[in-house]
Amino acid sequence: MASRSASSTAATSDKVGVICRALRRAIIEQALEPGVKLPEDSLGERFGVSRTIARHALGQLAAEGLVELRRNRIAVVATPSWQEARDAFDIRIELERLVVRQLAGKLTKGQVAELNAHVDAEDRARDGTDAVSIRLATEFHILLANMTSSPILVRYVSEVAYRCCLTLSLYSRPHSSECAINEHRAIIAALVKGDEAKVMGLMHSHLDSVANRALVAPAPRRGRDLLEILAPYAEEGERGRVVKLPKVIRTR
Amino acid sequence: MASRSASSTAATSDKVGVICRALRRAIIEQALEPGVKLPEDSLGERFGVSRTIARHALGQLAAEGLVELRRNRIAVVATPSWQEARDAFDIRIELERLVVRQLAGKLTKGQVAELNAHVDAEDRARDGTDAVSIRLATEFHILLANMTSSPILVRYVSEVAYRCCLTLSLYSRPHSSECAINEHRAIIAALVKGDEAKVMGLMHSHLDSVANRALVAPAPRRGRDLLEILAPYAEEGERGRVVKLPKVIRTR
DNA sequence: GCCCGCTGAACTGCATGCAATTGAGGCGCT
DNA sequence: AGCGCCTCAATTGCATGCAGTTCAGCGGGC
Repeated sequence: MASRSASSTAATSDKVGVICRALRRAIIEQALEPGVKLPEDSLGERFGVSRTIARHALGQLAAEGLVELRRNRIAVVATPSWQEARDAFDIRIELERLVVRQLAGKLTKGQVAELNAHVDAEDRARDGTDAVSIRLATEFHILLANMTSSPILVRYVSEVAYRCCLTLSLYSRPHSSECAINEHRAIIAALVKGDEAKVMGLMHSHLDSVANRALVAPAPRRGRDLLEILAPYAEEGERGRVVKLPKVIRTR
Repeated sequence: MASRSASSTAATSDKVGVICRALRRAIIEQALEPGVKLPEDSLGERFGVSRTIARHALGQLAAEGLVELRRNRIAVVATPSWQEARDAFDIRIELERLVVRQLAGKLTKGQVAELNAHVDAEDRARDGTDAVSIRLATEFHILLANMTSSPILVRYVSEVAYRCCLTLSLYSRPHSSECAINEHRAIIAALVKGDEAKVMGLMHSHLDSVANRALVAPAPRRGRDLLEILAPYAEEGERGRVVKLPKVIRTR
């Protein structure tokens, strides 16, 4: 797999990265729900690349825990167990405490503005779908991690945050994540003030309450058509020839 | 990349996993030093597989941060910067505190025996090469992580520990890691006693001192022949046909 | 003698082809 | 009708081939 530079799947114009990002986003927005099948050729066709590339992308996502790969079987969107979800949140708490510890009192004006703008966007998205709210909330944390400019930390926080996000789509009841916005604002304020202990505590309880609100009970899911689902995710750089979508495959 | 089940590169008999494990071990034992080139075909030939598979393995290792992949360029063993090394240790400290917190007072007799046996092995390896000592020390921490039976935690701890290990080969002076053995024993003792706070503190200072002992100054490295270096790492399951080693390629 | 541009071998990026595996539907048996 | 076997289409595992990129080494100009 391949060809994303060391840290996250970043370098534009490598096709593996494009597919990874598209699928990642589709997964965390719950367009692709846990258990949905991801056949290599359908993916390849959808993105206008060969199976080889689709395969690389799936491998990458499997390494991140978003996709499950079993030998000789069709890849599926991962279905983390309740325990794994809990573990992921525990790890996330520690990592994000590290993030805010490094950031406390060190944010530039521009960074603060960026964070505020993001939270404003979260606010505006309240009217929209649940999935978008969840994605934005997750991205707030990733934005924060990015400001540490520690590539390793960024990668781990992103990964575990995406995993948690996936989890939410499995176990949380609808509309349970809205109140988090105020907590985000409080974290920004504490970061600006520079009180390390305070902000670490805030982050800890924020994530803890998200986890507790979320991890309640599983719910069954309906199947949908893969190619159709992916439609809004295929652009990303406008590679022009995102080809036909030929046969329609009922997945799952 | 592919075909290792969700967590670490595990399932035996998938060729990608075999290569990953071999390279990982070669890297952390410093047989493959940072900067050494890893051409896909040489790897493939060495392990008796096609470039495709070698490529998958490299991708996997790149995702773990052990290998650097630049588009259209030969992959090389990663050369983490001093700052990245420091970051990796910071993350590692938090993660391993989580490990011992979960483990304190919960180890079975069998697990304690296993840990003691491992430390004994570390002791015996004192006479051997530096590289083996470092590998064993790293594996102690991974062994510990495994006992949490949290796949996610295991994966992250392993990854970051390997990274730190790689770092040591770049920045540490020789024979700086020996005294860690006693600290390992102390950690086991505290885990058995079940004092969470104590063992978290021990682990913290242990890793902190390893980091501080280690991160001193870079040193230049000599080049060696890739195929020759890999010889001792090629077995792993005895796939019989690990083929010829035809042309000899000076790497680096 | 030194620097720069050129050329070809080495290598990667990607697609495709073939063999092996899987599992879903159909058929017969009870 | 219900149950199990068998067959075949769908799909993965892997190797190989071709095109494009990189780089090392060489030759010419200054």
